[in-house]
Amino acid sequence: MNFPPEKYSSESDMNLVEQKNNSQKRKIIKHLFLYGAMTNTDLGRYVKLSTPKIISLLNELKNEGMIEELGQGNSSGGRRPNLYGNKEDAFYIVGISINIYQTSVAIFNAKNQKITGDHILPLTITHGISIVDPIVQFTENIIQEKQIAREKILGIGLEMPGLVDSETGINKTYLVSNRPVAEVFRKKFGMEVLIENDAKTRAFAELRFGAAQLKRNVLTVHLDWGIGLGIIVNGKLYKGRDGFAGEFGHLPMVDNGILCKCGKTGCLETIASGTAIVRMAKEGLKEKRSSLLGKLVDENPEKIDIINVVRAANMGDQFSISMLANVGQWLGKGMAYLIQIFNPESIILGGQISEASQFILPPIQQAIHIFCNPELGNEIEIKVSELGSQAGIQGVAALLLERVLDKK
Amino acid sequence: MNFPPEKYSSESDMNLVEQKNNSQKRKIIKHLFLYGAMTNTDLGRYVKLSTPKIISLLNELKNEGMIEELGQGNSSGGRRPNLYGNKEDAFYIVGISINIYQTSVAIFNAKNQKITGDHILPLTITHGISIVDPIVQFTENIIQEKQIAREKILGIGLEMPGLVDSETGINKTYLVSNRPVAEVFRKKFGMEVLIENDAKTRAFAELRFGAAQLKRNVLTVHLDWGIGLGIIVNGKLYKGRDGFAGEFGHLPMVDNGILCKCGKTGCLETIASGTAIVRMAKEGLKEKRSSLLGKLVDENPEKIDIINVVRAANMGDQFSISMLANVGQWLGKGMAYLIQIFNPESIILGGQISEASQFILPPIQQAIHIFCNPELGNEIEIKVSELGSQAGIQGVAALLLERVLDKK
DNA sequence: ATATCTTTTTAATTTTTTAACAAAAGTGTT
DNA sequence: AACACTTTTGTTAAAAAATTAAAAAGATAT
Repeated sequence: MNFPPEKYSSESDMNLVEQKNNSQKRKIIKHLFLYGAMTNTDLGRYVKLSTPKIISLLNELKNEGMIEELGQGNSSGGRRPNLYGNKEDAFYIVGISINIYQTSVAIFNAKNQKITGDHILPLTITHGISIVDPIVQFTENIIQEKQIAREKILGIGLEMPGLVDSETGINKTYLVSNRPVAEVFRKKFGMEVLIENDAKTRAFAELRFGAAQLKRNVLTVHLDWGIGLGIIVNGKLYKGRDGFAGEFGHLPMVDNGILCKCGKTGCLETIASGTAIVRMAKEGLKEKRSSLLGKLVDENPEKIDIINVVRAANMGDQFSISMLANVGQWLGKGMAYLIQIFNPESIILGGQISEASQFILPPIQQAIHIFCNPELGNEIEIKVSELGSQAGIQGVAALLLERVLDKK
Repeated sequence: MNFPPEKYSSESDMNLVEQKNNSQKRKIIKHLFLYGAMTNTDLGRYVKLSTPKIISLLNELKNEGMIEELGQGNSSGGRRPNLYGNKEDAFYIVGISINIYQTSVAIFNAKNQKITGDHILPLTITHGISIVDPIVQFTENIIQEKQIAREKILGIGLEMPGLVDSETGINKTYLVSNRPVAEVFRKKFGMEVLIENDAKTRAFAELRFGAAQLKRNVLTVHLDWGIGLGIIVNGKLYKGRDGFAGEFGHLPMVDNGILCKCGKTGCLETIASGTAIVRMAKEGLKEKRSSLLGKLVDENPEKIDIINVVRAANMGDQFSISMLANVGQWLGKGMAYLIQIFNPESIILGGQISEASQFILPPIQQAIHIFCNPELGNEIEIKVSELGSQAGIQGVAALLLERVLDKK
């Protein structure tokens, strides 16, 4: 049990110096996790300490089995520096992604390498708190299979849709019960559990590993069944008072619009989300407005999902393309709001729909030009995410790491 | 010239210890400026140093003439602590507020006390760069009158409306010239000049001296001729990539709406700002829809301004009250957008129109209930600013102080 | 092979903290 | 009201820690 998270956790009976040392060690481990092997000098730039001090910390960490020397780096004409990196088995993090219709689990080692294959459990989130036990069982099996010592697991990061307050561990939308869902998981797993909203974990993944890496003010829009907004301001993930910031999909966009699942009418989500596309596609199919899309789903409207529409569009289906263009226009108008409010460096578009970026980006750009002040709208960079479907799970794992390691 | 800003400025030929010392001294001065007299222990909590070290820094600052002992504070049963505070004449900051129709100047001492009366110069900002010389002259006269040594002036903070980039010192909307307007002022004054957008300086004033003091996520809405939004996230003022964040007044709210001065149509500002109120009031006056408002302006529509309308409303004028209610509804819808995006702790309403808060707050609340997710909208606190008209000038002065003192 | 450039190591110096003690002021008991 | 007790602050000296500076070691270029 005398493992880093415990050992380096802030204890009140520590003196100032010990606290500082441990905080610096945690910083080093975090840095090596996120950015890989580094030299003493690189780390010095980051933790602002003199060479002798860093070397002494690195030696302590080496003796504790946390890090190892990894040969020598390059020099531009001088002695070659030693490289230090986390030891693969120094610790592990478990990432769990609960989506509407399935749950994925992955385990990462101390080098931020995913050491598991694809583990997917089909489960419907609307079934509520009853899906907790299967998820725990599924995860425990993977941990056992990989023969990872429990005390080497830093904790479990869990991303899910809905109004998630990571401080209290409550999800107000899904998996609602009389106790905070994070606590339910914590009890069952017997270890640290962090829950976070999926749009935010993906934004965090972009910030640490993706297109937002060197930027300070970036928005990420995740398009799947709903519309998720991730906000990065001043180089940090923004969550708001309760963690509910980013309810972009429920901005009222249309007067007397369609009823949204949130109870209001005319939300952006009713006209520019995966749900909206499927609704429009079903209507179109009934009216026989597309033969290609119909074929893809065997003429069964219930089989329509975002991927079918994206595929049909990519195959040249006019009806699907026009639906995507329509979604793009509305989304672009919404983005114009965001750009004027945030003046971000870029907006990163993610989710299944982004595979149709050729159809959706032009109308977005057009709407931005129409609705945005040119000083703000002309310079904005709209990109498609390069992180794959694992972004969320990677993000929530990193988020957990930072939460554990940033304590105090 | 060996005055604090110079003396404590980060010089590359300083060693680490000296740099750290100076940075800590700057922190102390900043803290004493913002929060007044403090004890050694209070400061220790803030700069995280041991008592002997802080005492030694305080003694150095005392010898340098920056701070002084101010007798003793209270104790809950023990030796009474020494109080330390900035010396009034340690340094001065000049604050200038350029509004649409007038410019105000004030000087603050090192205790953040305003040492000048009300100095107001009627000047129209749309006259462009030609107003710079009169402003400089006006300010220099006040400095001379107060007999303040130039080298004791930390710098000049300048707030103004428009798209202001405080990094480059450029205002894209007003006072446009071939050189950054901040540089023009800097040259003429021969000292540090910071320019910032007025909505942001007011938000900063709320953060440091007003209702946002102990909060982390707050929005401020300033209502005068336009609508200004100030954004405080994670306890910091947010500015966006170019400093243009917060263009709330130009969100497109109405399809086929009135032409806005920004070139687009249907902006929030066309229906919910001082400009909009005056336009509506003029139309109403022509149609003889209000006798009270007419009397207040001697039946001359050109004399209508926000204050007249607010006064008429407070005197019971139905027409003025209904205009304010209308503005409140639109503003409330706009705020619903902001609340869903930011999930803030509170929204602080400022500007002349807030004197009519009894007429404008209820429709705002109503609109929030209609357009906002109840989880976000029900708990939001909408307050009227308690800082007076000097908030902006105080804010920009504090902003300049922090910019100078936070360097490195 | 020599000069140059970098990183690492070592030792000396400086800085900061810890901890013990002294001083000052309030609290409570007799 | 005098006295001891407690609490908090301030001072000092010893101990610990971190930095600086100098030297050594390792690598590259001329």
